[in-house]
Order: sequence, then structure tokens, then C-alpha cells
Amino acid sequence: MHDDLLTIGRFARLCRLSVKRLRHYDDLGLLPPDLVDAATGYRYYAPARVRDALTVALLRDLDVPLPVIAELLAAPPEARTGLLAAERDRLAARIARDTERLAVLDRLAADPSPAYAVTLTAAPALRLAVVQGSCAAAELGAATRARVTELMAALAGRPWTPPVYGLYPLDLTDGMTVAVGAAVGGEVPGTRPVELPATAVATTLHSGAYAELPLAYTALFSWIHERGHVARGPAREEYLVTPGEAAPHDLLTRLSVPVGGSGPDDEEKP
Amino acid sequence: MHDDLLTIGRFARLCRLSVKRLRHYDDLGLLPPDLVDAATGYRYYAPARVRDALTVALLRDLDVPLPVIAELLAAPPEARTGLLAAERDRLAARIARDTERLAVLDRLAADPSPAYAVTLTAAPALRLAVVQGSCAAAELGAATRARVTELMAALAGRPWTPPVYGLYPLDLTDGMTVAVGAAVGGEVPGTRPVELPATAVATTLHSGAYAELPLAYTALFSWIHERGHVARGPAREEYLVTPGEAAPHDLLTRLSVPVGGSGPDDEEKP
DNA sequence: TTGCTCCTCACGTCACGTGAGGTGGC
DNA sequence: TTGCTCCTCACGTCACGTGAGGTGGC
Repeated sequence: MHDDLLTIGRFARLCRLSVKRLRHYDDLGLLPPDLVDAATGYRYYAPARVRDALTVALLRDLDVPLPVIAELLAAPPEARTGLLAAERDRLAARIARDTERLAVLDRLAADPSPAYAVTLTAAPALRLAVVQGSCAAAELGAATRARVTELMAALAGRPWTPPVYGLYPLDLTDGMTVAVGAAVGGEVPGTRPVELPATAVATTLHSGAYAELPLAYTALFSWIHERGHVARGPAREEYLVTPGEAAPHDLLTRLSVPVGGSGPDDEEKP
Repeated sequence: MHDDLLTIGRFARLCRLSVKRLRHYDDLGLLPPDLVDAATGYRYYAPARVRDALTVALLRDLDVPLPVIAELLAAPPEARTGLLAAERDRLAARIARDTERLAVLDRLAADPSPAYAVTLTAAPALRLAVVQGSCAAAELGAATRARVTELMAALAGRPWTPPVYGLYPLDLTDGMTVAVGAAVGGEVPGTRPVELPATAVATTLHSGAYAELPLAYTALFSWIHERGHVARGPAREEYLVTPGEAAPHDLLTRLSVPVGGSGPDDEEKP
């Protein structure tokens, strides 16, 4: 009956898909059967459909979302490269993100309660030449590296005093502003001057990869809030030993978060 | 009022968590407020809770599931290392999996409709000494590498005829059996003999990394089913140019899937 | 009084898997 | 007739975000 058509169960076995998935793809209009029996509702598939179904199975194995797969099946061959390249980039970003997470989990597994020595000190006023840009929270590391490269290009051939500073908002949101700068004399083309007032800061040292910095911030903010201090942005990082000078495990970074006083952020207790 | 307690909004800002997330964690019993006003339902948090909340925020950033976070908060410090190490391994496995996916997407983006020349040929009977084991679908690559290492150890010092063969079920399910073997004369301790009967096979050549093999199988199964042939397990792979001999991009592998005849799998059309 | 914060539902997300309860075909 | 396949709901998953609609506190 029904000529050469395959029942859903047979078709599913050929395509390495479950019957449930095929019904789901039918519901979405992604992979409709070639014939649906009006009386029984039975779905029948032509053997020629196997190629599309195998393609769907392959792309889902690659974790490509169904709406993108639908676009891919409908798109002319020339348009597919772009869609696939976008998925490739998305996956590459996820791998990069997960690799950073792995570094933190590694360290945390080795030492589940990392001890950071936090002190309250007076930070002097600073005048920095900075470059800045906005980025998504997940791209913080890459964005900072890019700013550092820009800063180094702008400072090339000029005297400046180490370390390089990073300035970050307290809330890591998408669209946040990241600034990187250094102390110089006078104006530097390609940078903008930023004045940081003298302030009390809670400060700690982090030794290790930048990906592990969230551990240090967690300890630092815990310390601040447990003592009833009020954290204020921007947080400052001083890159004391940098990737150009040592292996990731031996980097040294000072984190300082301004605390106390009242102001626009008003995180203060009455 | 309420002594030093913080409202949910204030507390959320200190912990880099949203109010909605804090309510959700309260619903789950993961991070209950220190006081709930019976009349209004308002939640109040003690500053001492900030550390736990920051820990939850950190672990969620690392993509640790909430039930595991709950265990971690409740566990004695000695027990935390094990839980964190398990999460680390889970994440490492995901990165490994995603890296394989990336290889496939890369190739697919470069050539969205890869052309594989498929032919129908007669494969001779084979007598192989094999080592085998079961593995999850996601661990196929690692499991095959492990079997190859075992096989090489078993064959050490004995004459055998290249190539190495891989035998795989048509359905890549968790708990499937992977076998790797080679043609030898006689019995080999640590291996078991397997007889493969002569059969018609659909066959194609894949050049490139093993992670990209799914592309070749998709093309091969499309070819088979479009012509109304019936695929039968096990699929055979012949490793013609191996990682010991060339870079991943230059590997050469022959894939053969037995077709036709009727038998227990009965994927045949009447 | 005006905003701002807080509250509780209820629903959407994503790609299915897992039943429940019932029918069709050999 | 017995199994096996097929069908359609409906619900669960995971960790929230997004409203709707309403209240409390300065």
C-alpha cells in the first residue's frame, strides 16, 4: 500500500531519529511526512526524504538549533555557508567560555575554600590614559585583551609607568564598559584621560590565570559586605605580572574595590 | 527596621543576582531569607548571607546545576572537592564533545554539501582478531582510541596485515559495542576471533579527521536508502592513513556498510 | 500623593522523553 | 486473537525571564 512510502517507525530507524522526534519535526513543519492518512492520521515518508532527515539528525548532533536547521534546509546552497559559519562561531565562543570555566572549576576542586587575604587601604589618586569599549559579560576576557593591545599601540615609544590598570563596573552586564589604562605624563593620542580620586579600597592579590579572577572577586565582595562596607565602582585591577612575563599560573594581579562614603550608588546602611 | 537585615533588592545588588533568581532560590530552599514578614511576605536577608549568595552566583556562572550547588553548600568542606571534581569532569567532557562538533561544523561551513563518491562493491570475508568494549555514543572517539591501543599491545611482536578495522553498530546508542581488530594468522591472546562473511557493501572514502566522519556516514546512508538498499550492521571502517602517519587533516578512512539480503534487521521493502 | 519596591500567580523558553489511554493492521 | 505499531493529548525537564495585577512604605 501507499506505493514505496515508509511508516514512521521504519523511517525513524533509517534516519537514526526517534519516532517522537519525527512527530515533533512534523508539528514544527520542519520535516513533514509525504502523506498523512486522513482516516487514521498515520504518517508516511518517501525514501527520498531520508537525506533531509539524516541532515537534520547530523545538525542536531552538532547542537544546531531547530530554527537554524529549518533555515538551512530552505536556503539556497550559496546561503548555507553563512548560516553554518555563524553556528561555528557560536560553538567556538561556547568552547572558549567553557574553557575559562574549567580553569575556575579546576582551581576550586583543588581548593574548595580559597583563602584570599583582604585588607582595607588608602589608594592614591590616579591619572590614567585609557582606551575603553563595551562588551558582553561573557566576552570580558577577550575584550580586555583587545583593549590592552590598543593601549600598547597608543603608548608605543612613550614613557609610561607600570602597571597597566583595568577598570570594571561592579555589575558585569552585557553592554558594560571596560577601560584599560596606564599612568603617563600628559596627553596621549588615541587615549582619553581619566582621573581616579583617592579613596579607601578593599584590596587583595590574585595569583594565577585571569580566568580564575571570579574566585578572587567572590572572596573580596564577601569580605566587604560581611563587614558592612559599601562597594563602589569601578573596580580596579593592576596587572603586576602579565602574560608577557610569566606563564598563566604565575600571573599576579591586584584587585581593589573602592568602599565606603555615600554617593549615587547608595548601597549604604542607614 | 528589622535590625541589619537587607531587602531583597538591596541584597540582590550586593550578590550580582536578580531578585527573580533570589525568589527562585527561596522556592527551592537553596537560599532562604533570614526573615519573612508574615503580614506582607517581604523577604529580608542578613549580610552574613552574602557569602553563600556570592558562592551560588559564582557556581551558576560556572554552569554548575542548582541541585549540585545545594549539595555543595550543605556538604562538609572535605566532601566538596569530590563534588567539584565531578563537575570539572562533566565540563571537560562537554568541551571535548564540542571540539569534535566544531571540527564538523568547520568542514561543513567550508563545503555545505560535501560530495562523497559511493560505490557498491563486493567485500571479501574477513577473519579478524578483535578487542571490544561498550561505550556511550558521545564517547565513541575516545573508546575507539582506547581499543586501538589495547589491540596494538596485544599484537606487539606478531605479524599482522594492515589496515586496522573498526566495527560499529548502525545505531549509535549509549551502551553500544565498539570492536577494533586486524587480520592475523591464528589466535592472539587478549583478542577474540571474529568472522565477517563476504557481503555486498556500499563504500566511500573519507579524508580528514575522525571527528568529521559523521559527514561521510550521512552521505553514505543517504546514498544507500535513496537507492532502496537495506543497510546492515556492523559498519566497517578501515584506517588506511592513521594519526601515527599523518596530520588529522590528511587521515584516510574507508567506510563500508553491508547492504541487501534479508535477515534479522529486516529493513527491507516488501 | 508619587514613585519605587515588593508580592504572587501564570506562562514562555528548548527539544524533546515519558507516560496515559486508545486505535489500526496483519 | 495476539502483539506490534500507530495515534493524540498532557505533563515534565532546567533555570530562570517576562509580564499581569496588585500591595506596602516613605
